[in-house]
Amino acid sequence: MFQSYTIKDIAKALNLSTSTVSRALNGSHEIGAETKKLVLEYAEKINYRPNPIALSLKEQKSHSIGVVVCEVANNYFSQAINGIESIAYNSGYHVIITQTHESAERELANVQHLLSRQVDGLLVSLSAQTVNTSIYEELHSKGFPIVFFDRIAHNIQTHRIVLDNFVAAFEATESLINSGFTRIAHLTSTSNLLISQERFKGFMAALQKHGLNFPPAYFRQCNHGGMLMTEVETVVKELMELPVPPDAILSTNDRLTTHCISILKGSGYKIPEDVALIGFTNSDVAESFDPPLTVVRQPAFQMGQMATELLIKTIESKQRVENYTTEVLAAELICRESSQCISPIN
Amino acid sequence: MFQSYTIKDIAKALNLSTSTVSRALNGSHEIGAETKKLVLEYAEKINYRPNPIALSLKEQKSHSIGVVVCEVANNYFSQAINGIESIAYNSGYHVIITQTHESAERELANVQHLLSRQVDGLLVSLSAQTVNTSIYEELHSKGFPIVFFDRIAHNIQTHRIVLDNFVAAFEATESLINSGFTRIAHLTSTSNLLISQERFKGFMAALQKHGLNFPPAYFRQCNHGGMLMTEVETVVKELMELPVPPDAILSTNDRLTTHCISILKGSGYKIPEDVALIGFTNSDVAESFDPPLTVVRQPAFQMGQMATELLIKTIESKQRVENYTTEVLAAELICRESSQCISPIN
DNA sequence: TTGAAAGCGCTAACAG
DNA sequence: CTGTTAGCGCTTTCAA
Repeated sequence: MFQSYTIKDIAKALNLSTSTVSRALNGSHEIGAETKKLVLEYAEKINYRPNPIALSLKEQKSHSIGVVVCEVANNYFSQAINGIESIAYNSGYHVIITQTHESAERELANVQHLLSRQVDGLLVSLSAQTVNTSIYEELHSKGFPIVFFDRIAHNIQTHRIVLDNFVAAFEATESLINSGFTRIAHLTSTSNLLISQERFKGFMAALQKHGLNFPPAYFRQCNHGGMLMTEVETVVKELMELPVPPDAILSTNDRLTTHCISILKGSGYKIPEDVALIGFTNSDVAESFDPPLTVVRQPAFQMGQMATELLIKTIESKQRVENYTTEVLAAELICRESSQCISPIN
Repeated sequence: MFQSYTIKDIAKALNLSTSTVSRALNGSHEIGAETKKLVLEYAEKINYRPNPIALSLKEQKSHSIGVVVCEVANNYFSQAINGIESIAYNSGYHVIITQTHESAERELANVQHLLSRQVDGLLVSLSAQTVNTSIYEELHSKGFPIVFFDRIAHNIQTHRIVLDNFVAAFEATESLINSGFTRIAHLTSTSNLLISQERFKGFMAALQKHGLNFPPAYFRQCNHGGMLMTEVETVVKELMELPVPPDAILSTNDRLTTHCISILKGSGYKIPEDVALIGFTNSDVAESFDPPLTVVRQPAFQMGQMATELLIKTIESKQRVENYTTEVLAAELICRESSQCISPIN
């Protein structure tokens, strides 16, 4: 089925040995200029393409990298994948994407699948339900290249690309405070995720700086990271039906944010009059929302690119990489009406 | 790096030949029950996994399928990819995704890349700029498995999964007409795409049925399929500055739709008072838009699944497939305020 | 029922 | 500078 030429075909046609052809093709120096030219021209003529599978078998590497994310259909991740691919393809790697759907179980299955596919490295963003990261620890300790991005494992010392979650949440919260909101609720995913913890810390720091009170009831988690609409609905409604409901909400992930606005409106709350909203999301259409949504936007594309660059560098480094970097990127706070921003950046 | 066991290890440990082990593992009949059990148990114990690369080399197939779409960060495609993966993984294939960014050139490069990666088949949705489909013709004529979905090549007889674009556009248009709109503009991508042509036909049929006039100036194309915000902006503004501007717009793809609403609002037009809008889009948040957007939504996930099922069936069929099917799926019209729907389905 | 050996496409050590 | 050969992990004749 759709056969292509092999090195053997060239050898036969040119009356050479396969090794000579191989050398010519690989620009070896121990080869006659004549022969080399001959081979190269012929290869060009028949449009020879080396068989990557044979190469993989030989080199013991697949030239592919595995990606573990919760969902492709998530603005942040689809943009990140865009960045991942842009680098990977230029470096001759291909990308195998797997989705956890926020399940730890599926995450493990995906990693195992990717390993059995002999990926040369892993780009991972943990699922919201993942608590046990021993598979990564084990792999990492064996020297297998892994780069975490966004949702990193705090206990594994490898390359990481993260948002400055603390500052992002701090600034978003402070912007709410500056707009006059004082009863700010915090809507988040599971606290398994380090990003959730950091965002919460940044949030609290802003409240503290401004001497604001934070009733425990204003802290609400969705264990499915927003994948379950009903879960978000319960949480948001309970929040708004509190004796003293919040006058603003900071929502810390994509799904949560989009569900939150839809639920609030569906329940008849006016935004920002009844309750203001700032959300972490990479949606391209937040501007078209009713009201236009103030968002914390991550440099997803760039994060994907950086993660991939680091991963490929690790894969290709001859000696084992020992000094790992943690790149911290800044989020962008885009002020719009949903939070009555004082000084609209955008 | 991260070595796993091979058949040879098992053979050595059990004092058997590799071929015996191979047979045991593959449940061959020409093998002693004792030996078989021994091998199986040992393989289980050491958690043996066959090397898929070696298998690929042997079988001359990679167990991977190539996907060609314009963008991952597009609601329709990210949902379709979701469907693709769900089937592919269950069938032991992995998925390599490539993006054309609506460029014919990149599309060709991607296809070639995928072929050099020895994918066993291709799942493709043409780029908006693709006119020359000879690469697919050639592959198809050689018996290489290809399934088109959504944006199909009209001249290539293979499996296809498409929306009933005519009916979808017809119904959307008729819904506008029923709401009292009479000057309806048609905003579309390049006419290279068959889906664009079909959608336009459906649109025209509805106008005709109701005896409405269609001035040529109401037909506007964006050659970059909505990838260029500026292009959409020019087009939309020109449309609205016509001596007799349209009172409604039907937008026929995802990007176009989301840009359109943002541009209209940015230019101060009220929707639907100044101009109504119905758009093809698979956005999950159309409901949260201002105003809530009436959309034509495609069964993206399902289309991805069906396409993948057909592709895998084609790949695995012993004899060459000759009778190709074209599956036609219905879109869902979700009525909301942007078009003042008479009978809201949703 | 089992083993030996060839071969998938390619590279690389070793000879010459 | 070029050819021979072995080997990557696995399947599959062919012999035994």
